[in-house]
Amino acid sequence: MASIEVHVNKARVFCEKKGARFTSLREKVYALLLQQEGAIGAYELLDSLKLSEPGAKPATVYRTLDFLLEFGLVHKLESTNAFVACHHFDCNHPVQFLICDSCGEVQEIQSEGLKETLNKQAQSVGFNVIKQTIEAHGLCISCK
Amino acid sequence: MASIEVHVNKARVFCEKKGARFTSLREKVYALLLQQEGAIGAYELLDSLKLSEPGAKPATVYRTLDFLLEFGLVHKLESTNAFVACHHFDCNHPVQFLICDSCGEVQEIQSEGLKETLNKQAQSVGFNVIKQTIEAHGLCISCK
DNA sequence: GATGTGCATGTATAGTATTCAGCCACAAAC
DNA sequence: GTTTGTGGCTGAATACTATACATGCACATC
Repeated sequence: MASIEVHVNKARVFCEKKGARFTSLREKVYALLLQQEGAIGAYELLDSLKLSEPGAKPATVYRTLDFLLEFGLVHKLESTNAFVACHHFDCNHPVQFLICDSCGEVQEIQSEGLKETLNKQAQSVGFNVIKQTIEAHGLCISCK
Repeated sequence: MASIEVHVNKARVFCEKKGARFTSLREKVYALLLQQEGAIGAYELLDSLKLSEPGAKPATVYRTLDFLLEFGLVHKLESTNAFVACHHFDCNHPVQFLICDSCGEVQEIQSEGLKETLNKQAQSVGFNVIKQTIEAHGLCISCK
């Protein structure tokens, strides 16, 4: 597994290529998320961030997360209100999550088939999909 | 479309068959959800409930919703933190939602195929799915 | 140097959800 | 017919999640 630094550098290049600034705050938050096993809530993230940024407030974290979400560097798990770093933001992939309710591990999968199936179902009733949320809860291979 | 009363009665019979009490509070909350176009947040629901139950508190609503969720009479939309009545709780169906970001309409679909596709994807990495959350945001047929 | 834009700060507040202690009604057990 | 257990309800407090809005700062451009 590649080190955190490698991903952070990749993210910086990615942002700069898009004309966005990968500020120190954004870098720190992204690095914290990469360090994390599984997903982490915004306020837990805030607590970690405060170690290096004592003045950080909820708005600080949410603004930073908004940026990271917009550029696909981070995903939000809607079913747990938690955030998880994305390791391959540069391929424009569909995203689905497998969330282990026992150990908290979050596995990201990219199934075009799943995306297509949902799109087709939606189209069959005239619905035009813009964004999908697909999350499965259950037990990962090491917990079951 | 069948009247609300019909659904409420069906729900009562369903609960009693399972040995659960369909109390007046539960009935009222379920009826309020049935009346609703689309989904509704817990606190908005609380405001409606207060018209007939002035003493209702957040805990009142959440306890009642927990009951309704457990018996499948109601679903929670994780991506909007809102709740929506289920009209066919007695068939043990998979559930997916199409949520119109323009008019707020929520359409429930039951695609075995979608469920199976996700299960297969999960199994291929050794993950055992217990509960799925599948929600699509976009534009419904009348809004696009 | 003036100005515009994007980023950050600070404070407050809104919105969502749970905890915990105690009360009441009903039914089964004695 | 009292006791006891269970499920449901109330009440108050609090925790957790997220946004709004006003202001300030830094840098690039003109």
